[in-house]
Amino acid sequence: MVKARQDERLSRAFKALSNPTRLRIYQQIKNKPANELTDTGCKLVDFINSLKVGAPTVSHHIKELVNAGLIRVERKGKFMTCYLEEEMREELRRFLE
Amino acid sequence: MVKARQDERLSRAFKALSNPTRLRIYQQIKNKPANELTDTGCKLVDFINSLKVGAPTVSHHIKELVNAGLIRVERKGKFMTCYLEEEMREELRRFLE
DNA sequence: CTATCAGTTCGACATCCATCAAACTATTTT
DNA sequence: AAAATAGTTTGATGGATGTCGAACTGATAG
Repeated sequence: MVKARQDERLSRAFKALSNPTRLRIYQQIKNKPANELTDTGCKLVDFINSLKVGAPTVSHHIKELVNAGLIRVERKGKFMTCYLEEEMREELRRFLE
Repeated sequence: MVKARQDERLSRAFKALSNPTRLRIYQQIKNKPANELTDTGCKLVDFINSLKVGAPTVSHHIKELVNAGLIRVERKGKFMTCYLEEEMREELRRFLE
């Protein structure tokens, strides 16, 4: 059954967004996309410095968002940079239609 | 801060959708809206009979969906009938844009 | 090469969550 | 009124989750 697998994917994505801290992280990545030239964008270290939780917790949350297929992370020189997975965002949007 | 309260609302809604059984329930309510005339629509008893979890669990899940602002429930004669809260659906959809 | 900075892994702990059985309430049918 | 149906409440239990401190790895800067 294909439907069940999609439900599985969707509920895992929703679960990832169900934690306030993770929702914040996702929101920031969505609103401030990484840009190679201007060196703006979401670096993991910024989350560690701005959020009220420690580095291990941020690391854990980021992994959850990645596992849920909501974001992807790449090393850019010294820093880990976060990118939005547009496909999953689309899938969630479609579900709410 | 108004933003924080919206985050709160959003993450609670996402949490409600993070459980596969609850996602199923929400999905069915969304796809088969209640219709007074034809007596179709989502009755709570149908969930109890079709899902693989017991009545107390269904009752609990329905309450979670209501508390999250995703659906509303009304007694229609013998049965409890579930209705989608369109505003919340819109709010979630907007978040994903 | 050593110290520092960015990030991860591990182990522990407290809290939350999904589920059930049992007992209950409320409505409807007979 | 008694029996049946629809649904809720309560209490218990096993498992998942969020957070931390400590120790670790890997890259960069001095």
